[in-house]
Amino acid sequence: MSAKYKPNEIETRWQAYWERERTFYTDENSDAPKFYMLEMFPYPSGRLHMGHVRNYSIGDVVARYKVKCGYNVMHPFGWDAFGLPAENAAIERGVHPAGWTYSNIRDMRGQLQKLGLGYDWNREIATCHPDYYRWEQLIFLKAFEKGLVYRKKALVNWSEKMQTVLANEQVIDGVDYRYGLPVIQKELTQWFFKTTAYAEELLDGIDNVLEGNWPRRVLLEQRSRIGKSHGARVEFKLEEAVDGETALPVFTTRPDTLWGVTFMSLAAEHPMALKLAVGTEREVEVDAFIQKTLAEDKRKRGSEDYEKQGVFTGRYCINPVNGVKVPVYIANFVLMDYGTGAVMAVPAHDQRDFEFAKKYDLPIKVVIHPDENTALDPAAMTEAFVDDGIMVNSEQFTGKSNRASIERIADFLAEKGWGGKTINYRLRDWCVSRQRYWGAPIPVIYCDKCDVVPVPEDQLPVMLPEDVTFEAEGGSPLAKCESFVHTTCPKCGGAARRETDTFDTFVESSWYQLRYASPRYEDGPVDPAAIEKWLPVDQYIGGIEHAVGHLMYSRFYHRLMQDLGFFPKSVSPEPFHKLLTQGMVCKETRYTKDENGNPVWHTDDDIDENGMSKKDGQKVLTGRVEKMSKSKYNGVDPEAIMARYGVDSARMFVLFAAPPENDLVWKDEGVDGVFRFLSRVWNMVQQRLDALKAAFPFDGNVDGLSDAGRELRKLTHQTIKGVTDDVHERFHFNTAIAKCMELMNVISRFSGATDNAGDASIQKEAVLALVNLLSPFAPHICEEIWQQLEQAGSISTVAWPVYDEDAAKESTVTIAIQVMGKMRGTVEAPAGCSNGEMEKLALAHENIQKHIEGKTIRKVIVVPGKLVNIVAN
RNA sequence: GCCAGGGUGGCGGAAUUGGUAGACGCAAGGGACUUAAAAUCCCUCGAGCUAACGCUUGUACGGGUUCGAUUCCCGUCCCUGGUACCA
Repeated sequence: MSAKYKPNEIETRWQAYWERERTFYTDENSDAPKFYMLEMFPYPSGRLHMGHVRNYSIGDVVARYKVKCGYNVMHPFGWDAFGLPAENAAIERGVHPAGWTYSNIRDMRGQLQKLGLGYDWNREIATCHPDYYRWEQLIFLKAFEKGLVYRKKALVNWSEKMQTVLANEQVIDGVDYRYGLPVIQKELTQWFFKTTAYAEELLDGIDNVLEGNWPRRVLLEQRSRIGKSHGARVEFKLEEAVDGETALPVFTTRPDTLWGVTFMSLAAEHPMALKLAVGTEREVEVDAFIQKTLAEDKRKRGSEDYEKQGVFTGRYCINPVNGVKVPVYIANFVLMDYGTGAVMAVPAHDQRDFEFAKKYDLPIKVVIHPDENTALDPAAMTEAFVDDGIMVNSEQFTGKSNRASIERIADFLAEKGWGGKTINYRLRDWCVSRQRYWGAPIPVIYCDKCDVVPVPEDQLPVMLPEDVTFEAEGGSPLAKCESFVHTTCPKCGGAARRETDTFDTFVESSWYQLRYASPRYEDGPVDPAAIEKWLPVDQYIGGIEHAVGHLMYSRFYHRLMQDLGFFPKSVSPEPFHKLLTQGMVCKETRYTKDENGNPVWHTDDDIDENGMSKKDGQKVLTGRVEKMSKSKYNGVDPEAIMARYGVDSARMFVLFAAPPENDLVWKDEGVDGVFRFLSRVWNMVQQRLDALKAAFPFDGNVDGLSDAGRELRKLTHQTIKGVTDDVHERFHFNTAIAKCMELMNVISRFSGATDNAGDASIQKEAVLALVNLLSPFAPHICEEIWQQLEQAGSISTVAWPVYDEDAAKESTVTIAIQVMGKMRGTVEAPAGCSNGEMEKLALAHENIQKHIEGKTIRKVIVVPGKLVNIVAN
């Protein structure tokens, strides 16, 4: 008996072969159409996990398929190498972040190469390298020149534990994403990118480019984050000017309720909030209320049961449409960062205003009735009427539909000079300052004389200093690094200080896809010619968790760089034309309970063969299926799986167990299954090796074939067609693999090849097709078999098989026969037989006759080649 | 609350345009080979009824459209995400 399937031996050999032959290195001189395949690059934590295996296996299948289809494929890889874990390692273990990061990169690169992934390693980048971040500094300075970057004092999410500012995405329910510890609001001067300047363009991109090519969910989330809403701006004049301000502008989507305004609400953060009360007898009370509101954390302010509270400022403003004087309140539910931070309150038609008015006994004035016959009584209302209806008490608009009047009222405001139509966005500018060491330094110098001075371009990069000290809770190591902080002002030459904040790491990941096109370019962040050639990314793959963070920032940054002239406008405004978001890798959790009833999580190794815990001797229970994580002890180490079953089985399993966008439930038995399948393919080839090698290519003459031979030929071509359909664009790798398994099942039962030359040729054709189709999923075993069968070249570069339309055709079809829509039998009919013949065959069927006996046939429905339904009663 | 996506055997999942529900795999059961086990190979496998041909029922639940519905429409329940005082 021939050699057993030993994956580890063949895998290392073929990985070396691909690297030696540069199989997956991009050929810049190729004339073939380009295909840019990209998966989201990882943070180099040092350990590969199953999520990586899944993400990169999916991408590798697509890349390999495109190579085989003749595309000039660019499939690069790199590292999102700045970030907090490196600093934590420095604090906890005394290793320098740079050393730690580069050694992690080395380890992970080794692990990835063991997965047999086809990357162009010549293009590898690490964002922590000065050759990368120097360009980021340049982009920042150019944006600063153009006014697309600015500095402002802002309330930011501050983590006491990490001593840094966090992005909104990094704060979940008031606690940080990493430690789950409280995040407070703190006022700091921060650098911002003007993302809001691109709100409309970001929406256009969704409509014109991404719609239909990105998952609907992601686009929906992006649209709602941008939060475009049409409305009106209305100027409410203050009764008397305060501190030079004469009016309070508001944003409203309901100008139709203007005549129902009975008071005004300002956010506690509103610049006029305290000023209105200064010098009046209400000052103390207002100040106390503002202090109290600001001190409360965001989570509490956002929670459902947060009580609506407010305080009267003592001032009034004038409703422009009717001259009515209304009191100005500070209210804790008004948000400063939406609209103007001031709200015209219409208690009759807004639920929040209604509750507030009830609490503080403010008037409620109805200006919309549900219809002509129904009038609302303010005193009897228990909640605001927020639906559409007929306007009342609204002067010239009385009696009109409120919905239809919204636009006309906005125009009316504009005519009178009281405001007008406006569009408001929820999107905020992007705060990129981080009080952290392991990031790209923000290239700015502060001089007492010259204020904010950008670092001159010829002095870039501003290098991260190496000689810094790390302490657990000591704040930014950069700020304490004297040699870094002290510098001279580029303008006046006097003593000056450097900015000690570094960029949010989302800045690096916003343009890495552009850098890959010319990774060693030295005259700018990107070579414009390379961008024109390679962008956009044709297929991007990554986790759904980046739906609004990374994917929004990159879309913004791409446009920013384009506007700054780094590459031409002829390039698509969107960096990623197609997006696939893959699901998480999950596994059952196993646990026992401690004395307090809290779960004690177990790994598989903590459980003995009787299902008892080795930790505490209790019976181990099975918990929910959850995302693999360190804390739940339900992770599976890819290295262990690769050592036990081989890379091909590990890859095949993650592709076969679920479609890519679904969550995947890890099952060791499932890996057994695909390993068994690959072994069967291997053993079949070994057993029939001589016959397969000796067989001639099929000459197209079907006359000499056995029936089984004909069937096998047909199935081979049907399989090529089916697998191609599944892999091409649809990414249904699970069904593609299932079809390969079906073909294999038929091949293994096929026995006619020994005494029939035609059958032998057909068998060879089937096996070669099977190996070719499987090669993107399980490349190593397929290379090995391809070579054993003495086929020319590497299967990785052999053209994807093409099916023969005629060969795939069925000669007979199975007709389903129904009576009154119920299945009553099937009949074999020649392919292409007429509706009349089908009907005849159906009526002749024994079981059908039984069912229509004594009944009148009313109608016969025939679906050609498929089904006959007899309507009889 | 609002928005989106789901709900199919013991399990993961198929069914691409309204046309044979459950492909493929896992688990389970039976058998062959073996002194035995493992491995391998073969068979069975939604539920109920039947000796069997078959019949009934079944894609969360209740209705509807249709010759025919996992697929389309209306209503209900449940799950999973996203979002939450957005004026």
